[in-house]
Amino acid sequence: MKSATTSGELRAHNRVRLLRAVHDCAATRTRSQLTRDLNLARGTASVLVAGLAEDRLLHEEPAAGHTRGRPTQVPGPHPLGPLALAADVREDAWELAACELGGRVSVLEVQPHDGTPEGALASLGQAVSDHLSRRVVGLGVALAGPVRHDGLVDIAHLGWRSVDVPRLLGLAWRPAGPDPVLVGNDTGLAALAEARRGRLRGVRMGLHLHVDFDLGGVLVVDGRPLDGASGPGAEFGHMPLGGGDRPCACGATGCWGQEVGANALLRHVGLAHGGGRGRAQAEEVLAGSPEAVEAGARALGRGIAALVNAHDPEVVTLSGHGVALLERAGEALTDSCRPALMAIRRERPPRIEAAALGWRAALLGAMESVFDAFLTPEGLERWRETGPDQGADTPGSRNVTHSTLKRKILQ
Amino acid sequence: MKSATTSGELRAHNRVRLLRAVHDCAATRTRSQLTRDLNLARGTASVLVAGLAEDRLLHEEPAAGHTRGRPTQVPGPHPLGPLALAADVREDAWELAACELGGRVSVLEVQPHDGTPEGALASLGQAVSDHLSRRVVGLGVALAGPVRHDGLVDIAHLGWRSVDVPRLLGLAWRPAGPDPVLVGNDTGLAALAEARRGRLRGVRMGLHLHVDFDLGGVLVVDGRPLDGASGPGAEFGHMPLGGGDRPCACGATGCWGQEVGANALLRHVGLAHGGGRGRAQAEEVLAGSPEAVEAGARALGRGIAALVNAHDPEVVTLSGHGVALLERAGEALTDSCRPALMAIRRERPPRIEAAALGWRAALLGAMESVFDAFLTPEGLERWRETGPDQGADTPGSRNVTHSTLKRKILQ
DNA sequence: AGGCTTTTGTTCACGCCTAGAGCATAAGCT
DNA sequence: AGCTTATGCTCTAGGCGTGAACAAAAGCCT
Repeated sequence: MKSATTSGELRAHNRVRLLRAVHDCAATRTRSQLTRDLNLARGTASVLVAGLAEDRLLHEEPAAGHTRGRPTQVPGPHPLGPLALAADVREDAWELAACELGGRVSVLEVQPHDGTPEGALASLGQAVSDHLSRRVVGLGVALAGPVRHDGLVDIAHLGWRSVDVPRLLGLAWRPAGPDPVLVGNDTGLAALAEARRGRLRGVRMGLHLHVDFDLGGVLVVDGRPLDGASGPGAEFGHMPLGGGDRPCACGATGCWGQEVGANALLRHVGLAHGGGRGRAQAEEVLAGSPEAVEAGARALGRGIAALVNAHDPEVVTLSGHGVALLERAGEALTDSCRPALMAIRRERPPRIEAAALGWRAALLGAMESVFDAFLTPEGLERWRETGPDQGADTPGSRNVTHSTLKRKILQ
Repeated sequence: MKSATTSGELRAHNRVRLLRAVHDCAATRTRSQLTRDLNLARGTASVLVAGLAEDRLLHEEPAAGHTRGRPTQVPGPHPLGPLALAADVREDAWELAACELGGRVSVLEVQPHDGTPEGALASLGQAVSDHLSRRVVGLGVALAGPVRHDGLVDIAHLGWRSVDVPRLLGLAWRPAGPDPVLVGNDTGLAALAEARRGRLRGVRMGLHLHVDFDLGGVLVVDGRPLDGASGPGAEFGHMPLGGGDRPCACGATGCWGQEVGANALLRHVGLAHGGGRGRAQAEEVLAGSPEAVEAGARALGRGIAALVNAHDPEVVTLSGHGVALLERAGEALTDSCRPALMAIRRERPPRIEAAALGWRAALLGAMESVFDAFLTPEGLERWRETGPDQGADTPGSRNVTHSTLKRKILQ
């Protein structure tokens, strides 16, 4: 979080803090609790809440079940407040949802697609257009592949090469400010959601592993998944930690993900694998082939040990098929993990747990990424300018900040 | 950096920003440049500098070589300003230095030791005591092993087990505030120094690898080496990335560091290794045995590829013997690195470079860690209280903040 | 039912902070 | 010597959070 240096930025900063607190607690805390949480004076909180309510960002409702004293209110999302659109594009279908401040999600549409970039993204783009309104402050898209900062995506096992996601979505949507379409890797976004509303909440250093066809993994540091230089990381699956030496579609050999995901399960029982097909069969293997499951769990454990040695996380969370591996072969997992740990890590090894949010995590993470961009002094300022009323859409008035406005008037 | 939320904290915050800027530029920038860098009004800068000068934190000297206009001054360390002590404890000797704001280092003492915790730390503690004064705001100690947050250190190959460094130093030094003795891993501290004054300056995601007897490695994110949950990380050397399967003193097997450091070089030519002995011989091997060097470089390259796949750093910096490996077998290094990269990483692979600060980096990092703790609102407030004058050492007056003082007066 | 207690919201005077304008200063340049 | 340029200093204006006093709205007690 960037910090204020002038008294003017102070106010903006505290507006963000308050809104962030409301969002992070899912609009469950009362105004007086928030005032204490943020170490504000009651008067300051009054002014802040009033201002945010006037800007259609917050709306207070009476709090239920108080015991004594003057009743307090619970600030929550404004009925005309900002909305984040979030999409999860999986190998065979996509899902689109709208989320308000506080994180309440309403699913808008779910549609299967043919696995091609055009097939998947054109229909999604259309659905997004249908739901655009002045209230929408951004779109977050979760994808099962590495995403570069410029929005280009590669999904090796689907044959996506340098796919320009924002372009293929074909949105004619140009609000003020930076690009409102945020594309992210599903594992990284799932980790973000876990960090905000799941098992990694409050964890300073965590490791999140998502097992699907492939294996994705990422460090979560201070509540944020670690990005690489050119884009979100989440590529632990492509380190040689599984003990194998198979060539991987990524171009390297011996990738950990080759030994752990659904593709590995299918391969282990001699079924066809790759290309994002076979989800149902993979689940049969999970349920019916203990050997394949154990092999996957052991490879998972070995790799976890290596990552724990290097990064010393407090918690390791598993999502996707990782949950099943942990439940059905947890002992094999820990048995292969332990001996590969450094002695000093063995004394207090990290907990290995199922993630809290399940398969919905990537979608929630996409939502969080939109609000992360919005809940900043700049984001709130844009919101203020964009819609003082329903119809004040004077072109050219958008990129004018309050201070420039004042300067103009004074001249 | 924590951010201000009240107008009072604003001033403290800006004092820190200004001091930090002076420190980070090594006291080379003029006041007017700093004013622009930090986006301050000239008047604000005036007040800040005057205040800091009065608190014996800054001292202005005329700037050399200006062209036109009123001459400006260069704020630098105050002659009676804070000092950071920094020590680098290596396998066979330690070095103690004093550093002023801006980073100027003067070496105070260098002494060989016998490699035992007591032998190394008692003599160092004595030397530190000899140089303590009211100006000293902290001691940073760099050590060649994993350090837990509680100060306990293990150095497997020297036989150090849960060594309580602060206790063995035996300092009777209790200034106000949190523990003034900061113990850190040498690789992590070297990475910190590179991030502040070396090749990792301004890099958002970097990877620093330090090759000594063992191999240490750590990610540098936004100018800070990544810590683990229980202490500084820097343990990439204990991931199974080198391709071997030897048992390691750490308790695991196949550790990367087994294939890369001085110990690996010695082993490769059939010499005794381990225990922190054989530095001279290792350098002979480096100079005279291209085969051993190439083997080390190849193992280094393989591991770098795995880490680049996972973390996508902008730069990889090498220090210690890593520099020699790069210079003498750079081709072997990159040849073994490239094929192990994911295809998408091959397009724009990170630069692999020698670190800028050489063997001095750990000591500089220890210094930076002390100033990181000092250059905070709390650190500066303590400094203000500790020495309004040379002799105002009233016991009990230490933990009284200005606001409590004021409150007391008003009652 | 009426008064008391408890907790919270509101208002306002106050102190602190930075911005910015105007003026003073100290050089280089013509 | 006078002009230009860049910087430092001083002072006023405006914004912000604090904290105390007061008002409000409930539950609790007699």
